[in-house]
Amino acid sequence: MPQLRPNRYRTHTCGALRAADVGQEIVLSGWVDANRDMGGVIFIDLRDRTGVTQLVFDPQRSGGVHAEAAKLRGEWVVQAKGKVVARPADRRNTKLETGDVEIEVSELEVLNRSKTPPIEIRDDLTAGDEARLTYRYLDLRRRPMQRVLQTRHKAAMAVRNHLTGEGFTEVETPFLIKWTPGGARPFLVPSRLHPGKFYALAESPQLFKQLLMVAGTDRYYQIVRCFRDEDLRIDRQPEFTQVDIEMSFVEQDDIFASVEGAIAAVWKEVLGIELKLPFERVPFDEAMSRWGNDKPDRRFGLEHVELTEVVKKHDGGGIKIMKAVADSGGIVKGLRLPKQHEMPRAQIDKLETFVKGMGAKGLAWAKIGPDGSWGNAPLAKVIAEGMRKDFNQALGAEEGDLLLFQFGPEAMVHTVMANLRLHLGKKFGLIPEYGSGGKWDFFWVVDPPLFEYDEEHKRWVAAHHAFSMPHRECLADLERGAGDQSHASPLKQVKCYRYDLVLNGYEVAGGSVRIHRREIQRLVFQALGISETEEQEKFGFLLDAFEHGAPPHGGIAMGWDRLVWLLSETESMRDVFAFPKNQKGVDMMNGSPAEVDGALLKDCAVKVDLPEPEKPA
RNA sequence: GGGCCCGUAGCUCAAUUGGUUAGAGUAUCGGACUGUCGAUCCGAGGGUUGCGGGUUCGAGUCCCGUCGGGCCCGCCA
Repeated sequence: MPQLRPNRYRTHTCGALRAADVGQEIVLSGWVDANRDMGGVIFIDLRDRTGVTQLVFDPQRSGGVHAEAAKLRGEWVVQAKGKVVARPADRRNTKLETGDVEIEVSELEVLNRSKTPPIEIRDDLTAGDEARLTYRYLDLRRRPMQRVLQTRHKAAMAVRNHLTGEGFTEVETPFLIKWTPGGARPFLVPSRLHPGKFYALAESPQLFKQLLMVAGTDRYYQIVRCFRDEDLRIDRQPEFTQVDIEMSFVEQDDIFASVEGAIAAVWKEVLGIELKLPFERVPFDEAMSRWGNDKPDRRFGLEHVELTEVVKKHDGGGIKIMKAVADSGGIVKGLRLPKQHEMPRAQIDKLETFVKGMGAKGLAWAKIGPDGSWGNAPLAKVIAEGMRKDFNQALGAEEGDLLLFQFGPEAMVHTVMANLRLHLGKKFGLIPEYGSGGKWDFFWVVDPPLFEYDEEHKRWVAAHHAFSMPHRECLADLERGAGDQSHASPLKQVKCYRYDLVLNGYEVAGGSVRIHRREIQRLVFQALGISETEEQEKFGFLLDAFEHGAPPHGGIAMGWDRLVWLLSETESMRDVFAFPKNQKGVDMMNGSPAEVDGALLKDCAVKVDLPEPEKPA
């Protein structure tokens, strides 16, 4: 912390004074952290965000202020004037940075009193989320929370400095924008000047940053708030921050280099850690195959094993449901839990409840006995010996291991198996519940498919958005597939220059090289079944802009809160927001969202039409 | 929309699995103590067990509903 400019309230912060300051007349202001009245001498710990300094009131020497000190209560705001004195050698407090000294107070002023706080202000957590969010200003008074705010600031400075050094310009873009279909659900803002019309709060500056490239800004970034009206998770807030980046005349590698540099700068600045660059790259298909996840946590094993081909080879191997799944385009996957991780039957049943909550029909398992037998597992009676042996071999099963299987539609199997793996990893302490465990596993997931099949509507849709550049060698497939909406369409194998940066199982950045040429864009729209009129309606101004000399460009957005969260190793991402909302999107401190004055609604020509409450049965 | 878990003193939790007057730590208040530092010691106050209904001789405990909180699936490019 830089030196304070001394003023009437304080000459130093509460974390500043050292043995070298002994003899100085100083003034401190802060909150009463603790009051230890020994019957004669009184000690007051005075706290601010930088630390704690002990004030001493000796009845002999302090006279009148001694009586004042006895009246002080926790969290009162106090100003103390006095002399820095050295503590006796055997009375130093090595736990405090200021523990070599204390203040002999000559003047004491109560700047403000405080009610007894509903949550205790101390470093270790004593209150739950509900109380912490309701009294956020008190929770934030705790030093670990102040430290996180400072970490966040430091990290932002590192990014700003790094990107500025690489020739980036920070440009602000509108929050009140026109709604465009697709993507996340936006928050709506009614327009008073245009009754019946609405702005949408920007879900991200996506379109604007591409327009900045057309404008020739070349290297843009922005630390920007984004808004999405979707259901929340531990790592999602309705308003959150991105470090948004877009660059012209670049390829994927150039974008990676800029992001890697920015993140390395953050880790160096905040943690003093030198990350190994460049980050590893993992093809999307490999990530899905080995971990069932496009953002795998690679800090531990328990990898998935693909068994679909084995099942096909044995024509179901006596298990009818597996055969049905393999024959109808579904997949079969297995996972081996080594024998040192004991799993009694009751816990396997709990696992089954867990996976059923994610859409699984059940949980097939087998405990390996001597000679690779499957003991009394339900499947043991029906599985053909040949397939059992092949399963064992594919999974590397040894006596005492537990095999877990999942089969069905690909998306479900991947979701279930990926979450099962994480669950087991945490349960058996292979990774911590939260925090890095000392491992910072950054890597890029690259080359995902541009399209995915929508089973419900029996057609191909954009896997993320329609503007990611297909690989050059996939253009032929794109052209051939543009008119083919069948399940087997060549669109399936069209890969694109999209990429996610993953850290310890969380996506911390994602972006793509964009399509800047009209004819390729048209092909993609054709494949998606979007007509030219529709296209004009939805994306008109962007496409118009692209016809006025759009340079090759691409970009990325870093999920800033998530990154700072992982960097801080706090339990919940809410901990890195000064004022977060709870899981229902409610600000528990101020009660938003809330009803508004009817006159305000009227001004905007908005009528509230609530659905009828359901009648009790 | 769905699954799982939780709700007891200001805060964090317990209550022998349905059995007497619901306890502890901490915080708060009062008292004692002249070198503490998570001070210590003594004492006090603090509860509609979220709310409503049901089962039972008896419910914090079991059942149903409801409200609130958390984690996940769906959703979120």
